[in-house]
Amino acid sequence: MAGEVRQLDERKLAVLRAIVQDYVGTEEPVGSKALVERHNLGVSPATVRNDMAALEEEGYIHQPHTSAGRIPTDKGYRLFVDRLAEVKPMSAPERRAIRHFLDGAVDLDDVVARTVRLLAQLTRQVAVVQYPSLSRSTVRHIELVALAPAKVMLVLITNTGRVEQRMVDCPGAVGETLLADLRARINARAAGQRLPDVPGLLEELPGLFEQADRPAVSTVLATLFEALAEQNEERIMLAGTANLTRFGHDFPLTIQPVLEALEEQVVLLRLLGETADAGMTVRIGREIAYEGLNSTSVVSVGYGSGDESVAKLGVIGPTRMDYPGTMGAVRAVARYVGQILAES
Amino acid sequence: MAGEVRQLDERKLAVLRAIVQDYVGTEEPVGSKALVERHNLGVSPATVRNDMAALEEEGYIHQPHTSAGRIPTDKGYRLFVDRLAEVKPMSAPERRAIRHFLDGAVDLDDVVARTVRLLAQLTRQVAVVQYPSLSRSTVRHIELVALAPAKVMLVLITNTGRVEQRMVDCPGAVGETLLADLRARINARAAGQRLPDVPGLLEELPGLFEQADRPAVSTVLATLFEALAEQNEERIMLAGTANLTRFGHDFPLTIQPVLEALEEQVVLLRLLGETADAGMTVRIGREIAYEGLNSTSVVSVGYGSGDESVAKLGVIGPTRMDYPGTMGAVRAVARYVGQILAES
DNA sequence: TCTGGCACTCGCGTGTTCAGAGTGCCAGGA
DNA sequence: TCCTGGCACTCTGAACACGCGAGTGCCAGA
Repeated sequence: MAGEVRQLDERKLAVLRAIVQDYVGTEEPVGSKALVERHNLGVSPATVRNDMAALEEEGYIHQPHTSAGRIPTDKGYRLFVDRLAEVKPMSAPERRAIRHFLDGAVDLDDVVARTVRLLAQLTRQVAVVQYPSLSRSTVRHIELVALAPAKVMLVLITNTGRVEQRMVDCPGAVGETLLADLRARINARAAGQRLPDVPGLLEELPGLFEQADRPAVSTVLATLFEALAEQNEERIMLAGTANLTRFGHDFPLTIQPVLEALEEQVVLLRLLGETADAGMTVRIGREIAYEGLNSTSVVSVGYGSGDESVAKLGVIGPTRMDYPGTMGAVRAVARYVGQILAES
Repeated sequence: MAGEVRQLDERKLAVLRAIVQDYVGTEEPVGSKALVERHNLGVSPATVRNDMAALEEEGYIHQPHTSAGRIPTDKGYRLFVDRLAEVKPMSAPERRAIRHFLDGAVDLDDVVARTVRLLAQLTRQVAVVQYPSLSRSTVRHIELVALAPAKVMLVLITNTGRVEQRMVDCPGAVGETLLADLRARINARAAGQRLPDVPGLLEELPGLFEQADRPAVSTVLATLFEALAEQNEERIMLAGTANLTRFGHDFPLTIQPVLEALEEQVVLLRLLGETADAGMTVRIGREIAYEGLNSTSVVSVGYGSGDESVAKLGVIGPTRMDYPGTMGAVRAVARYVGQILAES
């Protein structure tokens, strides 16, 4: 890879950068003449043409038809993102607006809802936010409520503010004192622990109860473990689908598979799941495993309350997107959501 | 209105019905010749042409340009829905499939999620389902959990399976016994009652506690009332936006305002809110108050566990939709969701 | 009141032309 | 060795003309 890049001198890279910038702005293939006019490259169109030919040779750009301008390829965008672009930081007023908008949230649902709308609005693209995942959070409290003699409701509250509830049908009636005892013992052991660790800590619990109560205790615990383990319950929230209409001119063809992908929570979860744990991840065009999104790019990043990321968020847009700006918005929003979560 | 209709004899109505049916099928303006070929109207094209001229005069159909076929107007669809079409019942296998698909749901979220996807798939349009509203439900149980000395979590469980939780910051510490007492008293009065009635029933409660405890009790109750009253918290779920791509050929223009409308929960809630309490509601084109949806039709109906409707669901599609089929699907799904909710 | 016939209109698809943008290549100059 | 201006070539897209076919409205006759 270094070898390939070495073949491109500074000016060729500048030309590529200029092509990406112009194309992102105009949505039209960019020619050599227009390039030297808009950017002061200090050379003539003919020279630029030679550079373009080299860039095309290497697969960084390509022309739709002979005698049309050039368009960056996925590989070209990749080089641009990796070596030619810098994340564009948000301006102070923008940061203030983000902060202010997110501060108004009243609960976790609201935080996520506001975040996703904000991100969609800032980037003018489709935004995706994953709810803080259960597996990374810790138990704040576990509550048991008797709804009927043999029916117990289990409520699991995490440090991220997430609440899960489950109905438990017990084999036989469960007394109020037993329930209180069980509740106390569970919380004593589980509170503050990470969710995946909890089952291990509660293993010996049934043995501490009287023989007659053990089936009920086991049933409750089984349901709790199920709730703890349920990775599938991962939820995400979407916003900005209307921005898809700005995608391109060849409409239905491009937009339909994208809309379909967006409806598949599984696809989106996997997409976000592939985000690197640290730092921002940018996937471009065919780098994305899911076929329906092959003409899009995804910018995603983890966010969390504190150091550790508990979930991911990101933006989906056309490969021809403003990468520096989008990355700046994604990073800023992720940071502020993290702060909000840490505070609450 | 009866006067207008009287001017149209049986055959003209049959022609209108045929036009609607053909246009819905082909998406192309339908001419007199094609009409007599596909439907055995028993008359010649020339006669049909005269009828069409009359129908156009009355505003039920219209031609995009001279020498093109006719297209139904909103008024034409209205007449079709009101007097010419019958709800097409689902077939037995379809009903079985609906039943089976919905039966797999594990909690309320899942019921709603499955319902909305099912509806989108059946109608191949955009489906909207409102969560069972708080205002029509009754209290199943109210739970209070001490998370910290002065921090209480309030959990409200309704008969529709919906769970709302709120954090309460009390002025001063709240003892476990006080909490248990309060919990018992609240539930004794509120359980089984309709949500809007609950505040009235709990009004005198603070007076029953000792002077020192009253601030805490009042704070908890205030939060509870807030949760009960929170109509804004009405949630809805969407599916099938990808089906919008089948809307028409004049793409971005049509689809963008619709996508925008679909992102506005407020708009959708108002849309569903306007559904009549009993029976199905069909709104066509410009009959819809919201401008962005003026080129769509909405078929909606209430559903509920038992006799009373607790929420609404519906389908949004092009005015050129298969009304009988859509209405059949909407009705069937609403019925089965109601059954599922009643069972759980 | 319905029908067949006829002249008319108009949109759409096809074919052609033309201008403009952009390229590749080459020879000359720093 | 690298850059530059010039030139011939290619190709797209817009504009225009044209003919076909679908569909209409109207009228006279059954």
